[in-house]
Amino acid sequence: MESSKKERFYTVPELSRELGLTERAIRFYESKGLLAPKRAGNTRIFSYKDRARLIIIMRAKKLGFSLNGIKSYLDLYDVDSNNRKQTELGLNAVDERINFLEEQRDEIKILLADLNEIKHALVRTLNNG
Amino acid sequence: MESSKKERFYTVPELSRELGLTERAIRFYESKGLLAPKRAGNTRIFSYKDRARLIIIMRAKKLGFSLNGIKSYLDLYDVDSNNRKQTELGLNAVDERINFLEEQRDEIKILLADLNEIKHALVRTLNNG
DNA sequence: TTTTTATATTACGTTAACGTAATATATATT
DNA sequence: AATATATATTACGTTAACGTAATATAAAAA
Repeated sequence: MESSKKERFYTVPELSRELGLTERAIRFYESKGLLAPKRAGNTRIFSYKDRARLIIIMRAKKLGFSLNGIKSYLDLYDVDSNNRKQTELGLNAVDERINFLEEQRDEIKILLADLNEIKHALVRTLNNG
Repeated sequence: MESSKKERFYTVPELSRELGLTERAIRFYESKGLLAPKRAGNTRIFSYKDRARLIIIMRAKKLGFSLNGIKSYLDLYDVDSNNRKQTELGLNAVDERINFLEEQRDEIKILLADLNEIKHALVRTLNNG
């Protein structure tokens, strides 16, 4: 069932420039099993889906996930072909991940509140100086 | 102007047990300049404020900040005695930090939306199996 | 065909954030 | 005084996530 939309392909240096990470990093992610691009001879060929995975990796990294954590997170995206048992496992993993993110969200709220207090204090200091 | 409220003090192993981090970690944070407890002979004596700093460290670590980042973040809390110039610098730092956290908050929203989609897909799969 | 240029493959180095003994020192207990 | 217990101080080890050459290989250009 090959989709009929024309697929674009990407090479390592291309993605490096476009997404702002080093070639080394991209190949490293592959070596850790987070990506599995096809090859044309030696050269790695990234599909649009591969590129999407890379972007997810970057986003998750920004949130402080480890590469191992991201790897299992990415596996949640490949559920189409899974059987029931794996589906149940995936559901648990998803719930855990959701809980973690919600906790983070709440922590951020607290820190932001702190910072806004500090900010107002500083502004008052400036106005009184 | 010593506050009249009775101050409690804490030792490294106490905080270790209470907060759930290792003694090594606490001493390590001190060695990196994130904490500066008093001493009674050799023994470190943590004030309530020191303890509060530790909690902030833990919270920020959970959000993926580096110890160096947390250090400068903690310095924002010690603004009372600063002069104007430092106040202005502090204000910039606070704003940067706020922006970063707001970005993170938005990324979390995206990931949470993703995950909820995945979750619903999984639930549907389970119901149809 | 020789030379570039692009991509890839070892492989050793680096930084952060501790872990893990092993050893020292000081206070408390017997 | 001798032993036990609590805290601290080196100091070497470890894992993650790449950085940084140095070298190889293949396709493209001269």
